[in-house]
Parts: sequence; C-alpha cells; structure tokens
Amino acid sequence: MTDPLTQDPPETEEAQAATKQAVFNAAERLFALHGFQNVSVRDITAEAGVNLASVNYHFGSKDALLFEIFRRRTSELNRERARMLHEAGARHGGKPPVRDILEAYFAPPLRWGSPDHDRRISVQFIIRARSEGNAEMREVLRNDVSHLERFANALMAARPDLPKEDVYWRLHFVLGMVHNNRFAEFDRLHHLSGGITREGDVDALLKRMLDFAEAGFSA
Amino acid sequence: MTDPLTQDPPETEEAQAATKQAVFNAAERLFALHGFQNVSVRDITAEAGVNLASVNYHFGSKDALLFEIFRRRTSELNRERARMLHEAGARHGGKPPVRDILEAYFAPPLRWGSPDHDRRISVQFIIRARSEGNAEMREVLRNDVSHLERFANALMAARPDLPKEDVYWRLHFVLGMVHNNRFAEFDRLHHLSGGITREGDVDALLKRMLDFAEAGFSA
DNA sequence: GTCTATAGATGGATAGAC
DNA sequence: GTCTATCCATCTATAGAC
Repeated sequence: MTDPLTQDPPETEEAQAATKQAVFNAAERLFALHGFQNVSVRDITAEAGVNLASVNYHFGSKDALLFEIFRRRTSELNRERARMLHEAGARHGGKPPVRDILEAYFAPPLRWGSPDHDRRISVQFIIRARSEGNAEMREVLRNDVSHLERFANALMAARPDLPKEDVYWRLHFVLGMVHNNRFAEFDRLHHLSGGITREGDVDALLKRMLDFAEAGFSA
Repeated sequence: MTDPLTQDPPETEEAQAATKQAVFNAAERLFALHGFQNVSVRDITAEAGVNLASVNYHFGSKDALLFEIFRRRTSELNRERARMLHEAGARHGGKPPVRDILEAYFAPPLRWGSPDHDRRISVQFIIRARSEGNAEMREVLRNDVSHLERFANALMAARPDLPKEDVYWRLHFVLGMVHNNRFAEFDRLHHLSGGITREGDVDALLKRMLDFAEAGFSA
C-alpha cells in the first residue's frame, strides 16, 4: 500500500491527489522554514502552484491542514522510534540497556535530518509544532504520551536502582537535547564555534548525543 | 539608580512612566503565555488598562515593543550569568571546574523561574523568543554570541584535554536542556510522570540538571 | 474539480479632538 | 499625553461561474 502523500501518483490519473500532495508538501516546507503564523494560505498555494481555494477544498481549513501534517509526521516518527525500541528489546531479552533505548529515541529524527534526506524538513516542522502549535496540537502533545511511556518504562527497567522521579527528569533533559536541533540553533553553534561543528555528519552527532546522555544517566 | 520598568514609580507623578510600564508588563506576560503572533496590540492595551494608541506612542510599534522586552530581559539574564561565572573564577583562581561553570549558566533562569519569583514570566518570554522571534531578534541571537563565548572558553580551560569540537557540541546539548524548561514541557512531564515531578523545587531541579550535565561532560 | 471574485473579520498604525 | 475613530492592509473562507 503506497502512501499518496509521500510518493508521486501516476501522472495520468487523478490530478486531485497530485494537487493535495503539492499543497501538503508546500505547506510543510513553508511552515517548517518560516513558522506557522508567518505563512498564509496564499503563500502555500503560490508555492504549490495551485489555486487559492485548494487548501479549503482539500483540507477544510488552514488549521486542519496544519493539524493533518502534524499528525502524520509525528505518528510516522513515533512509529519508527517504537520499532527501534522493540528491536533493541529483542536484542537484549526484553531489557535493553540505557544506550540502546536512547538510540531508539535519537536516531530516527537524526537520520531524517541528514542533509540529503527527504524528511529533513519534516523534523523541523515537528520541532516547531512543539512551541508554535495551536491549542489542538498542544492538547495532543500534552495528553498523548503513550509513546513516551514506553521509553520511560524501558529506562526504569534498565535502571531499577534509580528513583522514578530521577528517570523522568533525565528523560526530560534528553528531550531537550532533541528539541534543540533546529536549523537556527545549528547555525548559531556553527557561528559560535568558528565553523568547526558539522551537524551534517549525522552518525558523529548521534554518537556525541548518546555519549553525553548515557553519561548523564550513569550517575 | 532604580529601574522604572521593574519598580513602581511614586503614584503621584508621571502617569506617562506608569502607562509605559503597564504596557511593558502586560505585553511581556501575554507574549510569554500565548506566543508573539497570538497577541494583538488590542490584547495588550486591554490587559494593561490603557488606550489602544499607547503601544505606538511609547514604543513606536508592536515589533519595537517586542524587541525592547527581548533586549532588556536577555541582557539582564546574561549579565547575571556573567557575574556568577566571574565569581566562580574568583573562587578557583581563574579556572573554575565544569560544574561551577554550568551552575553559572543554569542558576539564574532557574531562580527566576521559581513559583514566587517576579521574573517567572520573563524566563518564558526569553525561551519563546528563541523559536518565535522575528528576523531582528534572530539576527541578535545568531550574532551576539559574546556571552556564550565566555562560557565556551571557560569550559575549554576546565577541560583542555577535550577537542574543542566536543566542548561546543556538549555546550549545545546543555543549552537544549535549558531551553526545554517551558511551562508546556513541565506540564507534559508532570502528566507523564503521574505528578511526581515538581519543577517548583528549584534547588532540586538545579542539582538534577548539574548532575546530568556534569556527567555528560565527564566522558 | 478548478478558479476568480469577494465577503467578512482582524489587526497595526495614525489623524485629530481634547 | 490621552483617547477615539478610522484608515488601510492582510488574511481566511466561500460563493458561484466555468
């Protein structure tokens, strides 16, 4: 079953799906680059090369479009993380060590953020949703924590000696590390370091993040 | 020299200063709580109990008001951090250990964020500026890194054995920990943990952050 | 289904009376 | 300096022609 929004449909059929996909992609890109409130429906339809009414015809409203992108991308990301966590469990008899758990959380967005990756922009969209999302998104972010619970539980199983409170706080710190990987922050770090930091080297960055976070958990 | 924007002037003189202060405070509060783009000039003047034209009269424009709040609060915060870093240096013969450097960075915003502290809202404003700021703010954030340079240099002096690249990346991770301390993220963590995390205990949170980050730097 | 034209609402800024 | 009334730009959403 192919996904009409991540793969081109045959050009000869259904201009409808093509238009919807063009709107989706243009919106995701513009929102990720410029912020939700700074992008108008006119900007999106112009970028997509479709007519102004397309957003409302295909998605109902600007907000509904935003929310659809948000739901799709977060669910894809969380599914990939859950898959990696499951694999880590399979490798370690159901009880993976801290580093493998963290890797399942870090790796998917980092891989997507690789310079040549299609979903580079999706990661930036998701990070932005966290601070700029509307009430509906914030409600989801706040209440839909089942995905995080799996990671918290895995961490508590890996470190049964730690008070649960400590595990939750350290998980909070780890989340902060991930959410700080925005284009603007990479730019600033690049500027500060005189250009020696290269965020494009995804494998090296993953190792650095794992080293730092694993050490933070080891205390 | 008292600061007219953080302390009430005598009630009998200069309604002008009082109005300007009311606008400043209302704007900071509303921006911090609801986001820059979600607060209108009308919202601000209504909250402040002044007339609609006050923002433009006292500050020139909505954007200029935003920028003035941003400049004032970030310079206050950075000055306090620099002071603590200087003190840490004085205590350790000019070469403070990693933990003391990190404490100089962590402590000021955490103290301000204490439940009963006046500047609780200022910290949230500053964090928001990082992701929602306009082009002018982003320009400042990107280019005005002299403050961060002091911390980077102190860390490199404390850990001369580490490659500079490693120090910059670890500083980046530390910044992420700080920037993640938004109300919404605390709420989410509280929800996830079943209510056992208490961000109001500032001293305990500071210790947790220091333990985690210091360990991350020790590898 | 696509597209144009426009309704309807909101917000930043300012002129001008007091 | 303060305040009201208003201008003007911009945006979302939709009606209606094709």
